Amino acid sequence: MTKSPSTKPADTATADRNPFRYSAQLAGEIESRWQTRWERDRTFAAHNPGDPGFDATQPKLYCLDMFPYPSGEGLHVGHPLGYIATDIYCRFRRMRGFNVLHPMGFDAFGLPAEQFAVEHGVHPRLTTERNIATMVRQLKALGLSYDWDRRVATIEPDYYKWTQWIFLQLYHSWFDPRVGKARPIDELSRGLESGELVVDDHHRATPAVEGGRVWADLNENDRVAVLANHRLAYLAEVPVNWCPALGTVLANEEVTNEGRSDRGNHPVYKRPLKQWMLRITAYAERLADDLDHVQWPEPVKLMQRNWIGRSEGAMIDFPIKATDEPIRVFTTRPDTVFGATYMVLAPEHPLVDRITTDQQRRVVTDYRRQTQRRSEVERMAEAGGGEKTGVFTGGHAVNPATGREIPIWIADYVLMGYGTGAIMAVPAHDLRDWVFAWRFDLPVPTVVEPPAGYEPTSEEAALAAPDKRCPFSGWGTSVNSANDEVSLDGLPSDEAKRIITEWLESTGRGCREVQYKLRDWLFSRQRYWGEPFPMLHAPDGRTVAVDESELPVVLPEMEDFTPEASDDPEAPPRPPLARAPESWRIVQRDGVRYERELNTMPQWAGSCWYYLRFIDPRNDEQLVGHDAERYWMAGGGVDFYVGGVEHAVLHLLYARFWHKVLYDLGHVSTPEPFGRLFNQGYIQGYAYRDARGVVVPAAEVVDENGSPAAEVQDRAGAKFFWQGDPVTQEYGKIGKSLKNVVSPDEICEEYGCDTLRLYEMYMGPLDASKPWAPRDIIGPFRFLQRAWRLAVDERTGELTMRDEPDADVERQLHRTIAKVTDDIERLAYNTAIAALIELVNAATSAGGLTRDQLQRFVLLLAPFAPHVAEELWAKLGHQQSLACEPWPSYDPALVTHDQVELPVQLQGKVRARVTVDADADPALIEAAVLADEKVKAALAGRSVRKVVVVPGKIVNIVVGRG
RNA sequence: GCCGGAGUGGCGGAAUUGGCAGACGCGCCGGAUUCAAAAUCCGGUGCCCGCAAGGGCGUGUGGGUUCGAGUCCCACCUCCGGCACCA
Repeated sequence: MTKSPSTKPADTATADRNPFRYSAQLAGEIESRWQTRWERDRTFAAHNPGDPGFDATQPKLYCLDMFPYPSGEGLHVGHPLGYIATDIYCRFRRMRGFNVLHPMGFDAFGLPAEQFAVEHGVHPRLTTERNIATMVRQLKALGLSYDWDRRVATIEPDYYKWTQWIFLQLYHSWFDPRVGKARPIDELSRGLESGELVVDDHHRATPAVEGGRVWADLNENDRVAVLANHRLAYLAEVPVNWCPALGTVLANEEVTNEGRSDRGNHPVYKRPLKQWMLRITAYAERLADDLDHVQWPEPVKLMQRNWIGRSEGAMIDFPIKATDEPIRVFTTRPDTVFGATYMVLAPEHPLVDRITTDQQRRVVTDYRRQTQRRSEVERMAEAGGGEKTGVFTGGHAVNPATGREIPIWIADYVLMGYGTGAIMAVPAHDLRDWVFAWRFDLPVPTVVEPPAGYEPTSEEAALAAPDKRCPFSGWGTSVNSANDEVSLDGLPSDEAKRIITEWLESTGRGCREVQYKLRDWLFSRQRYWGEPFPMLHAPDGRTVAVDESELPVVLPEMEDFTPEASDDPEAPPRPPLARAPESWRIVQRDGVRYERELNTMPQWAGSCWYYLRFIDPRNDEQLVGHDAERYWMAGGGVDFYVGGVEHAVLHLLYARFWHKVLYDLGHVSTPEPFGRLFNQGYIQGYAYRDARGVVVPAAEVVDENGSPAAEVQDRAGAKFFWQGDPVTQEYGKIGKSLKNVVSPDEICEEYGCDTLRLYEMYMGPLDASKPWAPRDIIGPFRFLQRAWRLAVDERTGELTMRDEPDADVERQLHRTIAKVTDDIERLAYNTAIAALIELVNAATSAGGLTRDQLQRFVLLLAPFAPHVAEELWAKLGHQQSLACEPWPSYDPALVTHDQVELPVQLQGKVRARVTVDADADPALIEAAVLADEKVKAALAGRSVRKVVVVPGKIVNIVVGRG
């Protein structure tokens, strides 16, 4: 790592010779001394119920950071932003008498270590463990008050044993719609055996109805298929995102909008593959509904709701001539069914073959082939009002409302993955159908009249037809919508929707339906560096689970873990574990030769439940002990969870899903894992790209004069170069991907970590993104110097204290205690620190503090700059750490002033000030104001029409004209 | 396109409930100290006019509500984030 050039003040701060002065050197000594003591004394160890030292009378706080991936770059200054924030909160709560659980660990499986291993031939375990060691050292150097005894890493067999165990629970469970909960799969078999449940044509269990098949009639294969169809973890041949360059499949969440891999930006293709899936869709409703009960940022809740994508509407069956089977469609606007003049199937829809007439067969086949070839990128590029393509199948269906025959088309604007992969097209009231209908000359009857005075939206107006007609996709009043049995004419859309749905249901033509955008979670990866699945495959194709007693299934040692990359989108994946030793791969059992599952779990697996393991990290009997879990998760889960907003829909959704399954099965006591969530902002910085658009290391970029880019102050018009070539500047989140990482190590070395802690918290509001401005770090450093000098005589190193308190300083101390206490609770650390600075400045001017005042100040400072606070606390004669010292209190009477100066406004402009008693009543204030010389002068004889007095705030005089 | 979030001095930001806009810090200017420099300390610092007293303007833009608007309402502009043919 290249060290950035030191700024001038830091050089001299380091070189300070006075041993009693708060220099970087002294800060370093103090910090390592206290870090060593905290570790030796286990100052921050949390005690579980039943442990010696556990105090049941204290309230608890479970405060959690999103654990980091141990990257080769180590920590950058963006990581500690959240960590310092939670640390301050935890230290504060300990002083307020809370039993605090504050753990840290590592999310250590994942692609970067594997890719590094492939490139450099080092086992990912070695690089990962080395990276963990570096990050632990860096975290400890920041003085974060973690209970390090509880450290976990997802790659440890003791840990992933339980990740595998949870997978087995998913495999052995199904979602019982009758109770809306996960239940053991045995209950399903029992329900089927007893006849309470029967099996339908799609191998699905339903409550006993006519025509269902009973369990006794099924052969072994069918029974296995029925159970597989309900398990929360199941194998399925599904169209997946296959990335040949990475040699693996990716989750939807890992594919960019451009249809490329999130990591590495390689092309991704859709292809069918047999993969492990998790039935997260079963929980769509609960995942959406339970967001109402968590204290999370609204934007994150909204992102999850959008991701889950609930829509209410109806399923409608359109009979077709060619087969007995109707085409089923989902629509959110059943009230527009009278306007459905054609149907569209996704090109991949299974009914296409049976509907297509001989005459149309060639064009249909051509179109389907063409669609298949076109990448997601191309399909996306045409999205949103762009050109629509499609062909007529030659087949017809009957509109169940009008009874008229309508043509069936195929088009790639209908997606197989949502709804039923088929739509009824209502061109007058759907923008996509409108574009398609005009292109292919299909009828466009109006069945909804917009409200009076309706102006088309810009989007609707942009699609105006040659005759100036516009589509209307809003809610209005139904027209031309009646048959012999039902009429919607004159009804508002919402009512029409209800009436038509009732009619559809009563006539067996359709039913009410809720659809979700959320898809089941693709859970297999063709990688080495992940958790092996505890699953075995028999030669006859059957899949069996490894017994719980045989966990963990340990990842085998291998030399070559290269994924088989290829340029051929059709090449079948061969995961690295296919090359594992046969002793691992093959399991003999009861004379059957099983092969282990060769895929591994995705990186999200380990992070789905780590917050539970922290509660009881060394338990080898259970995932987490029941009493400890009940104690720490009480009150709705983790009390305070802090991390970046980038996990809004991935980690946070997956973890909620697993938690709900564990809750249903009785392993945890709360329906949600994280009661309160907070997203810290990003630290941003400049980054640079070369002519090809490739990011270059920011630390090596220079300006025209050859000075490092980081030191350039005036950036308007500045030109930058990397290795002699011009580069362009941009501004973004600091991190590995923009190669503009700044390490906290250098800041700690130049100023001490107490300064870094203060600086990062002082930069601005915790949830805002803000620029890394190394120039500003000197400010908090100077503050600590002044604070130190306030307490310590720099000539002798002895404490300096006055005997009698200054009355004004005492009042300000009370106000500061009040403000800092309140600000910490609100996470407004920047203003809390500003108040501490003001206090130090005022106390310095007033000639110092008494011993008692100094003690209270040190306690206030402790959560923010714990090392220097501990040092001063020890100098004040205390033997014990201040970590659990009671937080100082304040006297409300001393927080307010006896007299207040009120600004006096004339027509909204401040013209004078009057000083009155704080509790003076408005009439008295008004008299005092009107008697004031300056007010009289400013009035200049004009008449006073009204005087607004806001006691304690302001006086505003409204004058008459002239 | 849709859905969120945000725009305040040279810079980071403060103003918690409609009540003195710019707390606090950086930077800059001046002074003390010093052989000199750094560090440190003291004072000043929104912009414009003025020697000053004082005056005018000022929270992205334009309107509105109010005794009073950074804060509330309407319209728009810019930037950041999420989603994107989801029927």
